[in-house]
This record gives sequence, structure tokens and C-alpha cells, in this order.
Amino acid sequence: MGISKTQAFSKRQNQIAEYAKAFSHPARVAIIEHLLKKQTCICGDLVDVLPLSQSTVSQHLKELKRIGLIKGEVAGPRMCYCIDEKAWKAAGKMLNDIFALFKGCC
Amino acid sequence: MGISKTQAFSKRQNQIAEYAKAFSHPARVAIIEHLLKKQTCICGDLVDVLPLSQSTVSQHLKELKRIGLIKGEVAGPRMCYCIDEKAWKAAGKMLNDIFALFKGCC
DNA sequence: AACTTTAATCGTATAATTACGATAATACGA
DNA sequence: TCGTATTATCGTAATTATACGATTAAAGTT
Repeated sequence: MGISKTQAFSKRQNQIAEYAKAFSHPARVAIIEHLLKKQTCICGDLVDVLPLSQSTVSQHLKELKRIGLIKGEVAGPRMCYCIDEKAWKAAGKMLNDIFALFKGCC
Repeated sequence: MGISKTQAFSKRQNQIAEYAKAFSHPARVAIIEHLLKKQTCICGDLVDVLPLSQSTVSQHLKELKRIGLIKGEVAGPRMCYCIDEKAWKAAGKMLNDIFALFKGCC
């Protein structure tokens, strides 16, 4: 999408942007919501639930894993995904802190 | 970025994704943080603070306005931007609700 | 009226995102 | 061992995102 001048911004600002990116696509929101509800699930479960192909679901999972919000562990031929507690809480705190800063407008 | 099957997801999921998109670029995080700190500012202030050109800053402002998180009103030749309280609180609640759903992992 | 200031928009180049089918890789079961 | 199930990866097409310079538009100033 054209070069993004990430190095010109603070680590914190980039980290917030990364976490926000996890939620910036409805499919990833759906994946996260499913994980929240079921605690854990495999890729195939998501393929059944989402209106997307298996490869596309796998791609979204890869992105969420890259961001760090979820983690996956092998379970035979399956892949068991779940939310990464530490990153989840860090993301929640970062975003919550921002929203708490609002002190009225003009 | 390739067609996004937004119509296949719920209104709520799409709304969350939209709000998250506002924070998904460090420049927009910086703009929001500046608005939170200064309450209100004009485009030129942001151009001074951010390591981006005027046209790029304007483009990010347009995106934030499209999402609804900020609003701008004309003040002579200037444009006075500030956070939209209603949308801000709605976004905060939506994201906070998600983060509160976490009940442990595998 | 001409000039300055300010910000939006246009045009464009580059790069990332989204999506899918096809294929490869892995582990388990028969 | 051979097949099945499951998921990751590859290759590719279409679309969106990011960034900038140049131009336009609008309002105020001299």
C-alpha cells in the first residue's frame, strides 16, 4: 500500500497501530470473537463459520499470529489456536488508555 | 487491497473494523493523540508535528473524518478539527466490550 | 483587485491487503 | 505403506493504502 513511514513514529504508536490492525478487518473480528467464545478452536472450525476459503482464513490467522494476539500449537494434523493472554491484556490496556484521555471537545 | 467481503459480516463486526482502522496507522494514532492533548487543532499544526507532507496529513484527516471519529469545522481559511464525542465513546465502548470478553485460554 | 495563507483535491508511483484455487507438507489411521 | 484429514504456502488477480508534488479552492489581508 505504498511505503509506510513507520520508523518516523514512536514504538508505542507503532505498537498501537499493530494491535488495531488486528481488529481492522471484519473477518479478523469474527475470528477473535469466535476464539473468545470457544476459548480455543482449530482452523477448520473457523472455515466452517466464516464465509471465506480455507486459504484466506489461514492467512488471517497468520496475520493475527504475526501481531501476537493469538498463538497456535500443533495438535496432530490440526492447529489449536487461542488468544495470547499477555498480548491481549497489553492491547486492551493500550487502547483503553487512549480512550480514557478524552477530555471534551471544542 | 483486494475486494473485502464486508457484506458477509455483521454490521457490528464491520463497525468495529472501521473504528479499529482509525488506529491502524501510526500517523493516525499520532493525530488522535495530538487532538486528545490539544483538544482542537488545525491541519497546519499536525503538518508541523508529523513527519509527513501536507497532502498526506490531509488524507489521513479525511479518513478519520470518513470513519466519523473526528469532525472539522471551517474557521476562516483554516480547518478546526476535534474528536467527535459521540463516535469516540461508541468506539471506546465497542472495543472495551470485546477486551472484557476474555475468559482465559487453553 | 491582487496577494497570502490554509487546506483539499488531483495525479501518480509504489507497496500492502484481500481473496481464491492449487499445491505442498504434516500427522494420523487403516 | 498408502490414503485421509488438516493446514500452510505458493502463485496470482484485483483493490486499497500510503506518500508526495502540484494544483485548485476558499477566505482573509493589504
